[in-house]
Amino acid sequence: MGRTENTEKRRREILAAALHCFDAHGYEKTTLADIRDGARASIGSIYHHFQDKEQIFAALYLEAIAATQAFSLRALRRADSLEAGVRALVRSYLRWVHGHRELAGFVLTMRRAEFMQTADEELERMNREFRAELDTWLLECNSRQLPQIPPDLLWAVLIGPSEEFARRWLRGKTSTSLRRAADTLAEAAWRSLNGLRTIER
Amino acid sequence: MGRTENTEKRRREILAAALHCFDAHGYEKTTLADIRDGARASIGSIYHHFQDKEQIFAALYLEAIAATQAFSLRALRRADSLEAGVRALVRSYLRWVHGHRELAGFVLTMRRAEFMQTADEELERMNREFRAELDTWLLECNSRQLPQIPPDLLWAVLIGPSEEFARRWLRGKTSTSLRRAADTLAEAAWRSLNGLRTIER
DNA sequence: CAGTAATTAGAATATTATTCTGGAAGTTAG
DNA sequence: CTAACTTCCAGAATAATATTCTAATTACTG
Repeated sequence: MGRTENTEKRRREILAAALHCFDAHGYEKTTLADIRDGARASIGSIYHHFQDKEQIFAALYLEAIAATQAFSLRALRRADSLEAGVRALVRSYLRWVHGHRELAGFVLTMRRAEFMQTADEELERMNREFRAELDTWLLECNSRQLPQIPPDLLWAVLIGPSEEFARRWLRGKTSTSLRRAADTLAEAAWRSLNGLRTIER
Repeated sequence: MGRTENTEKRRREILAAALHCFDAHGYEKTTLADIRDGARASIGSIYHHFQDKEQIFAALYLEAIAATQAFSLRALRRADSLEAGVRALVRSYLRWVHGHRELAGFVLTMRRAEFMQTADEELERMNREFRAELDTWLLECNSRQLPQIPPDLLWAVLIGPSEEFARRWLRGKTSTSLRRAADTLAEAAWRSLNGLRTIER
């Protein structure tokens, strides 16, 4: 095994251990010793791969955001109408949450990345790009009625409820199953959009 | 001035200083020295009033949640129909965010309270109570068509988009003003609810 | 006023993140 | 193959910061 694969492997081990700890006890309460033990690494090794504890966090956070965005865009692109896209978006988001609980819980409860200079810039870039893609899709999807709504509001309306619900679901604090919730949330998302003022084209 | 007022005053000073620091730099980066300086207190004094740094956080968090919930319920009770209630809820939430940016930003970005045993129990109690009130209101409001939706989903659908938008707005990352957003968000909330299956009564 | 409990201050301690130093392991040039 | 070199790893030393402790001060109580 070459060096690059090995180093990447070690990096992943550290990230995985960190994610697990963060998810279980939160950022504050996980010590570097915890991460070291979880990854069977050493302090030196951790600091060789990451600048500091915060950078470990940032790496995970950005990775999680990238994953949801990629997932979302894929769902949209497969759809062939505005309505199908909206419904697919909500469903695929919830499916992602279901399949990646730790990462999802992590990104939903720990918004601290916003306080990190470096991560924030990268995050902003990713968001900008994502919103642009979202906009492009909207324009290209074969709907004659486009909702008259800026992208940031659009995103909030479409995904906000699912995020809020997922946050509670992940902590086992909901009575409704994710699957049943998906029906309602997809329907609600479509309705809320559908009701808004539109532009003919 | 009696002792009780004084002690309460000092407690508030510490909380205010902590809130300010947390909001500006996040929980991690604010040191107790920062809080001490901001509150013109001493370490000893802080530890006399609060068990530890986390309890300061918890106190603020619970306070913020209580405030939004009280605010929301007041808005609902003033309304005389389902539609009016839903719209008032969204608007009053955004008004609260507008008027209490630090507290709102704090509670929206720092969900770490979920990792704190003590706060979590209290939080759960508050949420349960709040959802019950929400349910009561729904039943009592003079609408013949009740949406068929469990309370946790209902809440997510109604307020999720506003929270998501507010998070970005508070960081100055939105192009839309809060005021204009309120129109759209209120409309969207109502539409999404309105579209769902209902129960006659 | 004497006595008591609450409050404050800041030094001492403990915990944990980060840095540093030395060496092992892999890589490349000759 | 080996010397020079670079990356990677380990754990001790250090630094930053939360927490505890001790003593002093302040407000109340009888």
